[in-house]
Amino acid sequence: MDEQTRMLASMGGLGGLSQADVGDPDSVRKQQSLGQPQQDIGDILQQIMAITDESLDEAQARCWPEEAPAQWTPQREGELGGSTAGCALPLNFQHRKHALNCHRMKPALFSVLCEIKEKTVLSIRGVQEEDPPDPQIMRLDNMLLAEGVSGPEKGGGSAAAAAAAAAAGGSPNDGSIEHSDYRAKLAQIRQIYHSELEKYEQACSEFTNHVMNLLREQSRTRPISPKEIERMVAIIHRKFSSIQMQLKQSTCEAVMILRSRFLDARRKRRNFNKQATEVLNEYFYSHLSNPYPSEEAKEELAKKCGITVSQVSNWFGNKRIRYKKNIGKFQEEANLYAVKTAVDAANVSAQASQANSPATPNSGGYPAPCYTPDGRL
DNA sequence: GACGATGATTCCAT
DNA sequence: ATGGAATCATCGTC
Repeated sequence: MDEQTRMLASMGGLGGLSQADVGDPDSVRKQQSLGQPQQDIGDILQQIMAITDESLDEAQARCWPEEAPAQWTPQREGELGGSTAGCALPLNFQHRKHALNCHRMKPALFSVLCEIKEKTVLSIRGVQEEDPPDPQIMRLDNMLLAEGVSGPEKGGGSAAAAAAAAAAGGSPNDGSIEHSDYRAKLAQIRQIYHSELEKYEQACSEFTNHVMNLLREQSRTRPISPKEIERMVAIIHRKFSSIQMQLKQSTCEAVMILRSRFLDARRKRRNFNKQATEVLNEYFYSHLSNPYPSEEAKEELAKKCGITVSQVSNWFGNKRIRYKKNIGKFQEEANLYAVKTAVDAANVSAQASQANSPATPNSGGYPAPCYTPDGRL
């Protein structure tokens, strides 16, 4: 066994190769038994040495003298992935490369080199491969999910939902923020977040594909194992996920700002319209003996006034306390509504008797006033 | 801008 | 959970 063969054997030993790992050892035996000179191995090693003297970068620099390898476009992929026949590589280089590629020993040698490389790389940086999910990114994800920015759209999250919220007039007492503006702004943030995320994902997959193609192409001329490609892809994904985290972070900040703005603005109010106030006052003064509307009555009043049940409760709470505090001040108002209710009742009664109907004066939903001008019932 | 009116919120008692 | 009372914050009018 000559020195080069021993070298090969020792490389196999170094890499801990099994026969299967080397590819097709039978073919090696066959070559030797067929009288192929062992010089073959010597030749191929010499060629490898020669070709590695000339770095790939140099070769590529000659291939694309104007462009840095980092500059890439999806269109470029075809060129990179395809044949390099168009490149003006020196004839000598191309010839040697071709000879190497076609050599019967190439697959076996590449396996050996890949194996060695794999072991070396793994021993250097194979430890922190499987990193656990980042707790910060999980926190951001949870928050975005809770706010309805990521995940399934809440209640349509659309203009329709915003309109519905606006129609309901909001219900600040139930703890949720049902403000149409808030909904609209949140939907806007949601839309921006998703479009940016989509862009990142697209760019990530394009870049990953490009790098994979590049590595596959390069694996013809230098030992690159599939594992190495996987590792590279993982690195790219890590880089992109850090960009994603920035996006998530800024989205969270935007939601926080929006929330605080609307929570501060919760106290902002509009006076109820005249018609709503009239309806509420009518009920109040006609039920002065017991101005505590039932849940059903509150719902009906809310519907009539175009406000929420909570607002009806607030209104009655305020009215009761203010009326009690200063009955004298509300005297005039009370009289006004007593007369108004009496007139309404009379009208209803007249209409009912005209129609020969058994309807009572209370058929409008509210009883006749039981208030007397001296403020007593 | 002052001021009263008014809707909303908070705290407490029941 | 509901209502009373105090208070806050804004609106509307002058």
